[in-house]
Amino acid sequence: MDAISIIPIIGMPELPEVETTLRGIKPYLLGQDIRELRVRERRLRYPIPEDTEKVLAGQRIQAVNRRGKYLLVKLGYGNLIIHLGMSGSIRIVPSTSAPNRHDHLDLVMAEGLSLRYRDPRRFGLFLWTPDPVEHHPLVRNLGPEPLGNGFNGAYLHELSRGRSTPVKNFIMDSKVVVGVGNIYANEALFLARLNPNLPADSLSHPICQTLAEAIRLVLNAAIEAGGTSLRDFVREDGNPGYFTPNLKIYGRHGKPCCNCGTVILRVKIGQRSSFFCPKCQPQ
DNA sequence: CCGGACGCCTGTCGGC
DNA sequence: TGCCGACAGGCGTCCG
Repeated sequence: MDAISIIPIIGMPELPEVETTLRGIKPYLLGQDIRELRVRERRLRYPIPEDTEKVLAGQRIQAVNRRGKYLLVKLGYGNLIIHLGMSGSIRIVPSTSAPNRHDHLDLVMAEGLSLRYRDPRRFGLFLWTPDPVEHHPLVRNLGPEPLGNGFNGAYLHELSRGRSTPVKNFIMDSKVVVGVGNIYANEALFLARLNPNLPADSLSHPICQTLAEAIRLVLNAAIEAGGTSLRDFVREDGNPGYFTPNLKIYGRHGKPCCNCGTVILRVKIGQRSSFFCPKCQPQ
């Protein structure tokens, strides 16, 4: 593996960004032996336990996967659970490169590259567990993958019966479906032409089908955009670049709707900024 | 069980 | 220029 192949991975972590990160780091991790874990800041969402270094040293990485917004690294003994929180990012860097202020840990591999974890706000997590990862409380109760088989209109319709919560909160609930954060919730609802405040149980079966399809479409488009831009972010300085996904509604309050020209509104729903076109997404 | 509020952190931006 | 509040893409936890 040559030193040029440093890939700064972007970290605007909703599902597409985590998926992009996964695809970027996987080739560099699979089959690698961990030389050591260097922790500079233990205080993430949960403090990194003191014995983590000892447990990880000498282990071989057997698989790297994603579940919702969690990255799961399967080791010879146990698993690593990694979450990027609000501001986390992961890059593969030469083990000799100097960390920046918020680069909280390096997973140093035997062949000269390290996985470097950065997270200014420290809402993310990096935890080792001896158990099968699907047993871990953080992962155990997660809803289906939006891009997998268990997620469709019938599922959304059935689960939403008796739920008065706004549909936007509903689709951002990780017990309902994983990976839909604030940006893509807004985008999917715009695409489905649904007002974010509609009670979840007011949606008919066909509307739920439209919504499920919109969620899949928006996430797939973002993954493709991330995959494309990944090439553009190959740089040697290691600064994580940021690409802007094509957003039609998120952050566009005060601007004209791209469908009809009506001014886009912003409201708070569940303490999160929500954007919608009052004409395309009527109450 | 459900829905809503809160807090964990640092960084940035707009207004005065 | 500096200060101050608002806000930021997540999510576990607590309370009614």
